[in-house]
Amino acid sequence: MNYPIGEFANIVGVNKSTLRYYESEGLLTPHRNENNLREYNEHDIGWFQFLLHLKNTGMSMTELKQYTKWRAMGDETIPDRLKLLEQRKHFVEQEIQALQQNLDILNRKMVFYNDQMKGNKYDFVLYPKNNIRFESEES
Amino acid sequence: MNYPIGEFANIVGVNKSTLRYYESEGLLTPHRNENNLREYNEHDIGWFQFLLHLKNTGMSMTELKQYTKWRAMGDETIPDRLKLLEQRKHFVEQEIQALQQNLDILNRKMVFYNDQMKGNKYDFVLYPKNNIRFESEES
DNA sequence: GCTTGACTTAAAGTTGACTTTAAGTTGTAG
DNA sequence: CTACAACTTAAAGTCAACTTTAAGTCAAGC
Repeated sequence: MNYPIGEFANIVGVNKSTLRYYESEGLLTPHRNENNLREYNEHDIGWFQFLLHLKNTGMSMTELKQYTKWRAMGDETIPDRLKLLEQRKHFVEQEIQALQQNLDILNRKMVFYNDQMKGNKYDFVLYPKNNIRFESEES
Repeated sequence: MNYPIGEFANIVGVNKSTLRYYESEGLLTPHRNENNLREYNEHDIGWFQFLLHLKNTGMSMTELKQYTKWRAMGDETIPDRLKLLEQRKHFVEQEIQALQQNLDILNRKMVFYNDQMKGNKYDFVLYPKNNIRFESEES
């Protein structure tokens, strides 16, 4: 089954221009039909979706190109590819941890705001105004 | 305690140019001394570090500016700020989930490569070559 | 009193990852 | 046969978030 660029773009969820750009960078190599039009197949779909996963772990264009080159060179480059993947794994794990820490800060700030609003909303305050404050604004 | 720009930059871990840029965007408003030099204090440190946390959840300059404006407007904007924070929280949670899914794909690929290397490395293979394959390359 | 180094500003330049444009070709529908 | 949509290419433009540059001021050390 072959797909022209527009259909392929829909399937994988990216812009046609982006596909041409990626091809110009060597990440994709669709066949051409007798009129020089691109033809993508199931294999291209699989490969491209894997590329997108790599990209979504934060891999740069440069690393994606390197991976693609290694792939084209065959199985002897599997250790290289593995190393790059391990690196990425480590990177993503760090990133997740950092995000969660930043989320904690947001959560604390939200609790602070909620307390403050409660304090303003009711006539009977839960703790005396101008007394104990668990946090000063934005510190 | 007051800090000149270089010291402040070291404390919060960003470039002096970046601090000037942030100031030009209204995110920071340090005092000036008698020679028009910037002077940062503990309050600036707290605020800026909170800004960095927001930034590290993926907030754009535009949103940071909005938040800063609200803060300058006083407590009546707390509900607005809360809403923005909730939005961010949701966004970060989604992002973490997406990262973890991409990580899963990487892990599967790594298992695949490891199996393939085992198959090549030893004379006695663990499962017959050209027989069961759990995954075909990059699909 | 002059050099040095840290600061000041406004404006221009950089980076990565696209996106848009301009100019041309091709196959099909009316 | 001509208009039209969908493609082709190479090159220029865009965007956010800085970073660098150019030109100048200022206070301290020699």
